[in-house]
Parts: sequence; structure tokens; C-alpha cells
Amino acid sequence: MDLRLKQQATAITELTFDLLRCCEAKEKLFAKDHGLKVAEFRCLRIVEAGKSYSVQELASSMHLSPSRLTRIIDGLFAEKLVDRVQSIEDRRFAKISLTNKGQTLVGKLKEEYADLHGEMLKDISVTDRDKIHDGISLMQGLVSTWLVKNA
Amino acid sequence: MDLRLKQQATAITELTFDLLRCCEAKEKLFAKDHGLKVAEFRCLRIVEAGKSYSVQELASSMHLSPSRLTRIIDGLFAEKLVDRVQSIEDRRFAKISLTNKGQTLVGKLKEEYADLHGEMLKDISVTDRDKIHDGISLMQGLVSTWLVKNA
DNA sequence: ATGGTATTTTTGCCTTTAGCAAAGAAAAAG
DNA sequence: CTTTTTCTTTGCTAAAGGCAAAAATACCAT
Repeated sequence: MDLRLKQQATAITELTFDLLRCCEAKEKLFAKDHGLKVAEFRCLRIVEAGKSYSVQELASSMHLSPSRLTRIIDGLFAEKLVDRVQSIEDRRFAKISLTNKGQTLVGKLKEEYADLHGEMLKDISVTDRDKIHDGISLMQGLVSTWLVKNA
Repeated sequence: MDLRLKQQATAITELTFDLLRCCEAKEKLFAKDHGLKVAEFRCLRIVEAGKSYSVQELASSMHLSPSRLTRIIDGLFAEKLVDRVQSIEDRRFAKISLTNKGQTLVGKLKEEYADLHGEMLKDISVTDRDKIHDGISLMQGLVSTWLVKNA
């Protein structure tokens, strides 16, 4: 095995690990500040206004089990942030979508979460921001592909 | 607020979010394959052979509470992967260090976890690997700094 | 010395996160 | 019209994690 690859892999392993810990802490703080459980925030973050989703769709895009999603949706439903209706075409499917209240909240959430990142990024150069974007984008693609093959 | 910054922040927010989900799934798989709980793997991953750590040190570098660390260490201790002795200079402190068995395991763990990343990285160019390295390194620094100020 | 305060870790208790396996409900296949 | 498959939910359990109080020790005053 290529020595250079090994060195790079080791360094990236370490960095990714540290980044992960920090980002989890960041998410936890943000969710708490907005009165949400982390799982709820993560779920709301991926649903777009106007669209509707099956439990499965949400589960797989969050890398969680369907049963876990049922509970998360229970919570959001109880807070009237999402609607849950049976699909008419195939009544096995649930159609999960944002309520008006949910849409308002999600809009605010996305806005403020992006602002939080804007705050972190504001003192570095546009070039460095692009480096972050490109690096993370590449890595995300790799891990995502790896997961599909190995999970 | 700068429009360019806002766009970049939004994109990076999204990418980081996705990367986080994927990396968590990756860690979970890896830990499971090695018969470890995720928390145990995460803890072992940061202790170096020969060094000793207080509960606090481990807690803060893992962004967890000391009480949580006590439990994680309980588990590792039960499996004879770490030693836990009272510090002689200040007997309030615990000194956590790897046993021989622990050192062997951690060595293997680090090696294999780096190999896993090597596997992901092997088909892209050296330049792209450097981009990943630099991007994640920058981001890690930013989030880390942000956390210190805001937590 | 000794009583009070601060620090470090542990313990008890609770919440949150998560999955598995079985049950329910509906569609599709035979 | 039964059997099989698919999607979601429910019951149960485990893992992850924090808070507050307790326990043990160190550090200070006086």
C-alpha cells in the first residue's frame, strides 16, 4: 500500500473524528437553544416545505430505522409541527409533511443554523471558505459511497 | 451581511450536516464490527499508549460530562482494557491508562480505522486528498474555536 | 489543628436515542 | 380468496448521556 495514501488517510481519519465530535456538540447546543431534541432538529432539517415523505424515506436519509422515525415523528406530530396522513394511492404509506407551524419553524431553523455557520466563517477568506466547501463535499461523497457499499 | 458569505455558509451547513450523518453511521458500523460500543470506541480512539488521563481530561476532549465518562471507563475497565488508579500527588484524581491488552487493541483499532479511510481515499488523486485534508482541517478549527466561545 | 470551601470522581436517577422483533394493515401475487 | 410482500407502528430493551447529590480529598483561613 502506498505510503503517501497511508499518511493522508491517517491524518484525515483524525481530523474527521475531531470534526465529528465538535459538530455533534454544535448540533446539541443549537437544538437545545431552540427547544428541540437533537433527533427532532435533525429530522426537521431535512424536510422541505410543501413536500411529503414516507417514513422510510426519512429513515434512510437520516440513516435510522423506520421504527425510530415513527417515534421522532410522534414527537413532532404532538407539537403540531408535522402532519401525518395515510397515502390515498397506497394506504400502507404515511405521508409526512410540515404544518404551517412546522414550515415557519423550519424556515427559522435553517436560517439561524446557516447564520451560525456564517458567524464561524465570516473572518476567513472567500478562498478558504471554498476550500472548506470543496474538501467537505469530496469527503461527504466518499463516505456516502462507502456506506452504500458496506452497510 | 455579505451575500457571498451567506451562500457559502448555507452550502457548508448542508454539507457538514450530511457528512456528520454519514460519519456517525460509519463509526457505528466500525465499532460494531470490533465488538465495541460506539462510546467505547470513541474513548479508546483518543487515549495514547503510555499516557495517563484524568476523567475530566477525557470528558472534555470527548465533549461529554464527567459522569458519562465514569460509565464508559467502567465498561473498558471491566474488559481489562484500561487501568484506573488514584493519583498519588492528588488522590482526588483518577489516572486512566491503557493496559497491555488495551494498547494492543487500540493499535489495531487505529490501524484498521485508518485503513478504512484509506480504502475510501484510494481511488482519488493525491491533490483531492489534500483538498479534503485542508478543508476539514480548516472547518475543524473553526468549529472548535466557535465551541470554546459558545459552550 | 480544624472547620469551611473548592475540586474530582462516583452514584442514583432520569431522559434521549436507537434498534429488533412481532403485530397490524394494506397491497400484490398466486 | 388465500398467501406473500410491503410499510408502519408497538413493545421491549439497550446504549448514550446529563444533572444533582454524595464521597473523598485537597486547600485555606484562622
